[in-house]
Amino acid sequence: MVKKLSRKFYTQPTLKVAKELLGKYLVRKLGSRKLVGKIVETEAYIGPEDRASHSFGGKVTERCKTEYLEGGHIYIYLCYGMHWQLNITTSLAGKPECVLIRALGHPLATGPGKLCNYLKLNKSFDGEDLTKSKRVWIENRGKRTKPSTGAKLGAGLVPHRNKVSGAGKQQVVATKRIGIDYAGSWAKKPWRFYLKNNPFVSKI
DNA sequence: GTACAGATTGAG
DNA sequence: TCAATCTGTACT
Repeated sequence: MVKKLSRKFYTQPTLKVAKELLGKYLVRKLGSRKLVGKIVETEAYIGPEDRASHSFGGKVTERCKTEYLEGGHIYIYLCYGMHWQLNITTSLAGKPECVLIRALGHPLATGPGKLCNYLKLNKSFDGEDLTKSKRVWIENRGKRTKPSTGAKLGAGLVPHRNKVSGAGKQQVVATKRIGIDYAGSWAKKPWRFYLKNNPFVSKI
């Protein structure tokens, strides 16, 4: 069953969305072609309190202002002057929370920068509404990972130890985020999620 | 205005 | 291990 994800999905708590996006399909329409890739790796960035987030402390800059949009919008920005990073906003309007899409199940989309290059995503998609857009959206193709009933998210997880949850075919692993060692204790939060044993997940 | 670091990547 | 090179922040 193919079903486009609705506003209701995106406005759920960020950690939940980050986890449930795994196994969903990102669809990008390029002219008459349609590129589709399964999401296999994500990271959550939670608002004013997350030191690794651009909106840490409630800052609103020209770059990160779209992060404050209601769940279901695209927040895309340039990193290191050359790589675009695709984020999906979550939660309610005014709350700077989002999920970074780090990898798709495609050899040319195995990293946040490569993914955007492959799907031809750039600044023109900043603020795009995934529930209304005709050129990019996310689908549930009936093979979704089973919602976790075991490990609790957030504060309940112990840093430095990977937790595997989800009894479905595809297991979800939670571990610490990548490339944000400067963020102190926030760098250790197990807010990176990926599908266990998936070959397209970055190996770190 | 200048200096520097960053949610990265591919080449050497 | 490094450089590519845009954006935001902390200085002068």
